[in-house]
Amino acid sequence: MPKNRNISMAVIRRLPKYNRCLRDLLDKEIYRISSKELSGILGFTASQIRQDLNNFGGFGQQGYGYNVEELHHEIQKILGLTKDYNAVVIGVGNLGQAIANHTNFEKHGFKILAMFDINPTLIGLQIRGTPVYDMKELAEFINENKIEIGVITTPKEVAQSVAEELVEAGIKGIWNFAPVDLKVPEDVVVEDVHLNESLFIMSYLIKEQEMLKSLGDQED
Amino acid sequence: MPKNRNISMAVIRRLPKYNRCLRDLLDKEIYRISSKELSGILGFTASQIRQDLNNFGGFGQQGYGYNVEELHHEIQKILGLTKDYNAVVIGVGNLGQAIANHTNFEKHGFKILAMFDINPTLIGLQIRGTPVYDMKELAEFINENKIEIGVITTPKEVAQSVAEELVEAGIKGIWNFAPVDLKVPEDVVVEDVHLNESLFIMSYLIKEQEMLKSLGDQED
DNA sequence: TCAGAATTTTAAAACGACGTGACAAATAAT
DNA sequence: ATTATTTGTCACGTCGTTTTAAAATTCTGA
Repeated sequence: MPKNRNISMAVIRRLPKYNRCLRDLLDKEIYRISSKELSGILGFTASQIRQDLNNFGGFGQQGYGYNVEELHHEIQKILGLTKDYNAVVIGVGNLGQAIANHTNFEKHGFKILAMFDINPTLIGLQIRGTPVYDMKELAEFINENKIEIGVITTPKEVAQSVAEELVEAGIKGIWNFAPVDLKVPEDVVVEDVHLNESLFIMSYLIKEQEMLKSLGDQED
Repeated sequence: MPKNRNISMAVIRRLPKYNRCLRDLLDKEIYRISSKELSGILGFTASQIRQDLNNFGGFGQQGYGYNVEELHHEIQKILGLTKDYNAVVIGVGNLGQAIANHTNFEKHGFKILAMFDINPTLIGLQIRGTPVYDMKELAEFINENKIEIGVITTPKEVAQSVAEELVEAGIKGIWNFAPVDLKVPEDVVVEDVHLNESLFIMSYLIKEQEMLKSLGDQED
């Protein structure tokens, strides 16, 4: 029975980690686990794990721990992974194609039904089974095929206007790979994958590590 | 003059946003900005922006604000973007190819010199200018070409062993796209891009949004 | 089978990190 | 010279994590 009293984003961002960890455990045919053992695997404190899980209900049992199968199922439910999602990709560049062809997403219930672009040489093609349509057909396709998720892999210059088209067509979530902060109504979910930012942060951390190292050398 | 007293990760993750924002301002030929104006653009509070920037030095001037050009340059320095990085991609799948071909990274000083795989049909090919070599040559290539960054786009099963090879060869940072938590020595930087997790979080948020909406309908 | 010890979760309290608000000091504008 | 603007900084409040104490269950050995 979910308690569901305003879960913080910090907790939500850990849920997929729990999910993956539990699936790995099932693969290894481990059917019972304590927060302490999970802590060893995940690197979070046992206490945090217990508190995280307790946000959604008392899935554990004192003196026993957690039933892996049950907990995995619960987290799948919490994450909304027990249903399928239909998606489209906007922008048939390298990244767009890679995502459309990435079979892994389909395994988890995310089906990419079509790609859209404005480039006439691409429109009409099938890229490994996924058709490429004209942007003009986007709204109609979304409505007719119950598309819930739009993936934006366009150049940054057009990302906002694409987002607006998607919103207009009634999309529920936008998976945004363009390096811009999209402005959408608050009932539309945006999840950003900012590769540049990720790379820059790595750059910072490498630089910092170098500094630490050269400092250590001096002090020896 | 950087103060650099243990900057928190929360601050670091905002730095690329400042960087992008400032570049956009320069494009618009805006050379002066206050924290209040930045706040309007970025959505952070003016107070947070001032405090963030102050971690690294007093870049602003009272009564005036910040010089966009200077601030941009400072943040580039902080992020370590004033130098170039050599990188290799391990795993010539859809994603690996997309990243190797993504010209955007090169613009920011990240040069992908080669890709590596174990698939004999790929080895020896050039994929849009980037050569594909045998994994056996990885360590040698890293040493000879001063490679600092390794990008892992392999299947998850081999990601850890690839990481170990990279570490052994003296890599400084790993940009990891495989859905595993890599174990590396603490002087090696790992920056994860977990696409599955990002997608699952979106799934959660969509589900939650739907719940909110149906709740709202009832209460009307 | 039963009692006691060990394990482990739950819940609450303490602690710490982070973000916000307020104010003094400095500069710019008039 | 005076007023308006704006940063730098510190104090406070909020949010997130860790510690602690209590309760429930399992495990052990006779």
